[in-house]
Amino acid sequence: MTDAPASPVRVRMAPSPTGSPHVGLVRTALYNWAFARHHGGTFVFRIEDTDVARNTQESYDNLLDLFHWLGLTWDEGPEVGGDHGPYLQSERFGIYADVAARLHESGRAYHCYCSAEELDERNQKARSEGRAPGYDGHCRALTAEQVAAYEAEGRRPALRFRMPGRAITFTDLVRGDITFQPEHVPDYVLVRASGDPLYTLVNPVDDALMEITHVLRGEDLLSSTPRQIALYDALAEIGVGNGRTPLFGHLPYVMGQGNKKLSKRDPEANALGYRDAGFLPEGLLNYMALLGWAIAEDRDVFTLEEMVQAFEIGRVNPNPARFDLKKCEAINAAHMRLLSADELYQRVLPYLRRAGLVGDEPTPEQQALLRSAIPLVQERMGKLTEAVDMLGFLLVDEASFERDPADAAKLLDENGRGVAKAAHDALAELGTWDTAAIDEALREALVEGLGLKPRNAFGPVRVAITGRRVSPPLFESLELLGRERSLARLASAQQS
RNA sequence: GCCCCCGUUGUGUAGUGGCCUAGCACGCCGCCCUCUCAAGGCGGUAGCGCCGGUUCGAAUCCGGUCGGGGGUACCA
Repeated sequence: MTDAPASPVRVRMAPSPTGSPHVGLVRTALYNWAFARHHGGTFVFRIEDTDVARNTQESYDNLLDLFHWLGLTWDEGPEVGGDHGPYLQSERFGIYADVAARLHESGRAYHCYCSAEELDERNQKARSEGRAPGYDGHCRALTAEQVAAYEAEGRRPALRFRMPGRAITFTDLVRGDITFQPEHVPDYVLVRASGDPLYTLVNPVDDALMEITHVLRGEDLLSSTPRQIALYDALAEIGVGNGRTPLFGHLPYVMGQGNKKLSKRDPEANALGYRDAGFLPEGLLNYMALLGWAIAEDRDVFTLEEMVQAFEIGRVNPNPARFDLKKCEAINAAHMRLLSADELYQRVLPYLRRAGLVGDEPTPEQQALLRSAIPLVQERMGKLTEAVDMLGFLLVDEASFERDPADAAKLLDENGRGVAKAAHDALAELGTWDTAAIDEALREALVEGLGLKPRNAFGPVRVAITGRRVSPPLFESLELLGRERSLARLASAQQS
């Protein structure tokens, strides 16, 4: 299938502000965004907040936070406005009521007085008799008398859409032609008896009014597509929207371990959790892109710009993909290494602040230390949060310097303390305090002097100085820490 | 039950009838490098769900089957 839409592309993401944003949303948003950018189209952000009971302000704020962090910018929607607003469904109830009334008037939808119990009973019966379940058309052609009788009983009608009695075929952008027979897509409710419009009405109406040309969404919505296509026809008839039905593409699920959908309760499902865990937005996005799409057969690290350039919806793989945290971290680590030292410095700061290692504005000394230290740790970090453990020893004041208890117990035993003393004594006399001189002095004192293997010689010194068994290169660390603090730590290590 | 979707190593994918004794990446294992950990280099592990058919030739086309998922709501 070709991938060059004739008309200007307009796509959207339309999350509900309930709970915390799911990583699946990130992938869906990314594909929509990349598709729009690839075709020079418009990316619309709409908030589906019709479920008043479940919406929260916090969820809404999280949604905006998430997309700001990811850098997936939208052309129309909250904060930026646009010609097709409002972009919050909660501000569009008047529109839905109007459309519902016109659908009713036109006969494309009808009042249904069936109660939940009656529906349920008839459904069970149909099923047990081997007939297709679903609404049986009971209220399709009520007489005025029947309506009056129901009204007299005090029943309030729901508004139900009248499906056309014909097969519906559409070409899914990722799955090809799909056909549904009419007996499998029964009439369905658009507006509750209470007057609340449902997703089934609201979502297509907004897509029509916002002139969405391509709907890229999760595969869970695949089987509701025929009824939406039928609704689109009806909307066109009554003059809602521009009369053009969008093209649909159903994206594969993002699964968790095993073969289960990543549930909302699963910590790995929380999109904002990746920011807190120290992932780079470009790293997360790169990984998410890989869940169903490949830029080339022998490459999987790329920039957003490269993705925009290469993205084709027709090349999306329909298989559900398992989310693999290890691979996600590996891709993120690759992006960490791609950053300039200055960029990495900027990215790491918020995490150091959060850990209390620097204040709002690092001191000039801290800045200098970090600028020098970051190149040493860049290729050792997979996530920004790792800077806290890697660089903390340089930033804390001596009074609050602490060693990892397990590492200290293991490497600063009696032997280790002896090594620390030897290192202290050798370094105390050192003339020039730089990496090369430190390297030479320590090798001479510990490797040659004490006859230790390098790894046994430097291990205790490393824990004494950095507090941990894993750290930036030792000699450079000593140079950065400075003579005074280094000697103090080697001295204190002997007492530990 | 019925409808729809999906099925390549542990994971993500490449593959659209011969370039496939199936490529790449992550993972895992081993080796090299090495002051730790990484990074880097080298090597290894493991896959076309199954059965038929079409064809000189099938991961690729067709049929069936099995397995997984979704839907079957006055949820989205």
